[in-house]
Amino acid sequence: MSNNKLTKSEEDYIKTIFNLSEFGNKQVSTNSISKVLKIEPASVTDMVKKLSLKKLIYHKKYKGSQISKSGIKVALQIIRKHRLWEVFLHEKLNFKWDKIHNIAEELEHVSSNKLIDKLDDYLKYPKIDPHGDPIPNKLGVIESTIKISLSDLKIFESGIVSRIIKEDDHFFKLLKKLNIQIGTKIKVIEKLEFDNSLEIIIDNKKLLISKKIASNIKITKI
Amino acid sequence: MSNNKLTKSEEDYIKTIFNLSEFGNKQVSTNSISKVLKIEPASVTDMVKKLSLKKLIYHKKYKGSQISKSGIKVALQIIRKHRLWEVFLHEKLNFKWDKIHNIAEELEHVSSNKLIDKLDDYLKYPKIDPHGDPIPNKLGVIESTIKISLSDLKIFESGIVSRIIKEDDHFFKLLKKLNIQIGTKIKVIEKLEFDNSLEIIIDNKKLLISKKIASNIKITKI
DNA sequence: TATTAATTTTAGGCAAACCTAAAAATATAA
DNA sequence: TTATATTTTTAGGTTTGCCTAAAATTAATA
Ligand SMILES: [Mn+2]
Ligand SMILES: [Mn+2]
Ligand SMILES: [Mn+2]
Ligand SMILES: [Mn+2]
Repeated sequence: MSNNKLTKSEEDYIKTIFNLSEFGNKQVSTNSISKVLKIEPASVTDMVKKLSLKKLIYHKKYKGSQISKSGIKVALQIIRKHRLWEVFLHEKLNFKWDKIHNIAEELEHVSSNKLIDKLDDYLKYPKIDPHGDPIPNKLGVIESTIKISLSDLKIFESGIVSRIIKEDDHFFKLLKKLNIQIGTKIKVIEKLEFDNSLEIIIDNKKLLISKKIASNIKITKI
Repeated sequence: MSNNKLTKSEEDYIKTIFNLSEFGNKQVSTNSISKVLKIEPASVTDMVKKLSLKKLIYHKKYKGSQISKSGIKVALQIIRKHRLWEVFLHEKLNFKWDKIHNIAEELEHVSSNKLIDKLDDYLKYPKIDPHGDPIPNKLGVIESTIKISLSDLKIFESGIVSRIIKEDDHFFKLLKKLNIQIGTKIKVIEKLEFDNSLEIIIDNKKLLISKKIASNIKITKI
């Protein structure tokens, strides 16, 4: 369809619109894009018109933007690049979890497709990035797994930690102390009525975590 | 000195001016920059003025541009990034020799210094890139080795191949057939008067190469 | 429902990085 | 040394991606 290479800005917009749209289903407001990208609404309107001309989104005045089929395709490729670079930064260069996003935000715009395929190969085709987010394959296909909040897990159910919501140093340190990280297996054995704290098991050890902590951890049921 | 981050364009200009200046000594003409970057001379004049305001070069109207101390500093860091990425592309991702330059041309502009230092560490502090060009260290210091053309080597002198001048597929294939690549040790045993062909030894095997071939190979004397 | 508030768009502008055409300066050749 | 050619700069213009201020539209509230 669209043959012209996109600019860094256009790519960031498309990625943002895709992320806000919940897999292309929802209309995305000008204001919400503005907030994520920290660009004034008036400028967002400009860009949204341009992307609309390129058929990457549909935009109805005053009504919002909806990402198109080809827009989704583009977005998934950028997300693929972003997450593969994150894996590289984390696993090969030993960057900490919370330092990789901004660098990947730049690397994702390096244009060579050959590069990203070779990187994928080099990293042995990882399925998730260091934050637990799934990595689309070359064709843009995401192996879908349903994630729910740890706090929504029922008694005696188990899951694998796959996403940390709150990205902040204090919280990361707390999780480290509790031995919780992406990939950790957790089983819920009790929910306290008193304050909704959860009693869980990690590595055969019982521990108690507050509802607030639990609600900031997403898991994949097993 | 200058604290503002440079744009991709500014970085490419600085790098080009440095490369054309023979380590900062020569004045660089507007036209020569124009030719390397494939940007019209009028545009080069614009940029040269801007870089001059930022004290990265000195520019005298109609006389040419000379890179400044701080300009050299900047240039060496970009070159460091470029060459380290080339090593990564070649050694880790198995890109062929002649495919890495254009990709590195983009990667060199990713801004994180932490990233490049970690990459350097990951690659075990390489001293030369896949083309045989030296890689400046974190401080911008280049370990200098004198390179001469293979055709200038005298009889019974030896050297290590450290640079291929002509970058073209035919020539690369020819070199491969001759078992010549960066790092190959070569000894000259005869220079034919007839056409200046060289008789050389590689891996204890004698072979004959034309002057034209020899003059496209740079070596470090040993 | 009428006002007020919030959202979105239009209008006009600006900086970066390029362009073409023409003028000015310098270099080369007759 | 004058005429011609080459190089470089100036002048004016375009596109991209942003901005502010004000107008238009839609949503919320009294
Ligand atoms: Mn980005
Ligand atoms: Mn991520
Ligand atoms: Mn470059
Ligand atoms: Mn190189």
